[in-house]
Amino acid sequence: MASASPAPPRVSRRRRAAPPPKTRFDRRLAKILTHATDVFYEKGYEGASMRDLSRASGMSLAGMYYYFESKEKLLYLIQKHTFTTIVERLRERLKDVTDPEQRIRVFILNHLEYFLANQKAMKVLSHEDDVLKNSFGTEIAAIKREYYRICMDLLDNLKRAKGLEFSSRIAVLSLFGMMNWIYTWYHPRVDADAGEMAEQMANIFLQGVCASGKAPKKRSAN
Amino acid sequence: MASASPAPPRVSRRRRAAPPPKTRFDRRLAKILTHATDVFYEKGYEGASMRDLSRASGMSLAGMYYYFESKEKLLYLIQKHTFTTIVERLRERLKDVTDPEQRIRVFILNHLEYFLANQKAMKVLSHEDDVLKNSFGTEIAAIKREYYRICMDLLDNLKRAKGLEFSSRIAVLSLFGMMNWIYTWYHPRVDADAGEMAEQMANIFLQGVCASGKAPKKRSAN
DNA sequence: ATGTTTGTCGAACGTTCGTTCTAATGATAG
DNA sequence: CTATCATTAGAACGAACGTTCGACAAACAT
Repeated sequence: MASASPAPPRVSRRRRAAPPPKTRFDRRLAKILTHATDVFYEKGYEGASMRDLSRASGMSLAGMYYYFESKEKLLYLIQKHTFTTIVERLRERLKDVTDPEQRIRVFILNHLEYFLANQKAMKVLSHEDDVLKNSFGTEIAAIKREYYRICMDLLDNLKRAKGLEFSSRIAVLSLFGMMNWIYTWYHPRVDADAGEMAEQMANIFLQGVCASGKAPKKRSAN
Repeated sequence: MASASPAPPRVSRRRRAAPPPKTRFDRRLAKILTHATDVFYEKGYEGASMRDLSRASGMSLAGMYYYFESKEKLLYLIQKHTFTTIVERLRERLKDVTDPEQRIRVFILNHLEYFLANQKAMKVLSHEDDVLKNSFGTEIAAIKREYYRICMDLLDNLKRAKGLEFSSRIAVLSLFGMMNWIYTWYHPRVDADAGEMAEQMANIFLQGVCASGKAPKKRSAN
């Protein structure tokens, strides 16, 4: 039974502001997170031992616990940082675009660019989706829901603009499937870069939903 | 270094024919496989202990080893049976259909029907994709490649029939992504049944690839 | 110098892991 | 009734697990 709050007098993190102030502590922690991501990527969360992780960081097993309090928290930090970053960048990019179709293309491009540039972290985020429980799990789930919501709104805008009608839920989740499945097959030597990949997937998806959901005229299934 | 063949004098399986002859041994093993699938589904392969698995089967820990020689073999048996069955059923269904587009629809329907009817087994197959090593791993990988090949051929036929041009690799893997991602979000209470799901995904995918890959000549399709 | 904080480590904690040994059951056949 | 063999379980194996402890060096302020 791990206690949630009663007795953590050991570690004193002197910085808790939102923007990371680049202290020595933070820099070292970031290094550990990077190396841990590599190990989780290759062996999975359950399959990776704390000894594996410490070896990858060039630090002693006990030394790791100065930077975080449990293996679970380590996974949480990786997932939170990865997910937060991709949402941030998306918001930034969406500012410049107003056309509904283009906004979806921006969404796909942003997702795939980040996915392929940070393939290991994104696999850890996608593959170890439901291992975090309690507060850690709910926090990651909240970011996920937010990200999902953004995509859903983008798609609803397209539907309104073009007068289409189809299930947004299935469309969005199909799109996520297309994009996230990439971690199981993408090889940089064989496959095109993120830009081209995004265009091809966007073409399939956009033409797909546009053609399959013609609303007011004619009698077609929906 | 697990020995592949030298010294297994302990277990004597008196039946080794391809069609399962329903001996008591086979029936009991099948039960164990079913229960093990449930546990793997919920805790993952690494996260599930042999003690969890034995508890789920209502059998003692040691008793399990009478039916299979290792935890790895257990996962192998589950994956092999699941994958073999879905390929079998697909081959059966494809016999009746000749139209290239309809054949792809059959592929999607078969995949989703089996996926949703055997959601747990299919998650274990999809999620624990790269945990099996050595001969077990290569054998499962071979079935996977065969399945992939079938879909690829189906798509190439469509391309030839309709004079389309696009990357079959990306299209096929996008389709697999769409379909396999289902295990992360599908809820029978909320979402439609396999038939409707297959139709919607097939619409998106087929309209997508048909519209996005217009051949050298022609301007106005449909 | 001195004392405090910050960072690191070897060694060990108790627990659980996958697997095996051994012996005892239950059933079946001579 | 007894010999045989499939089937089960109790107890234990050594190894690995996540985590903690106490000691100890740098780093830094006073």
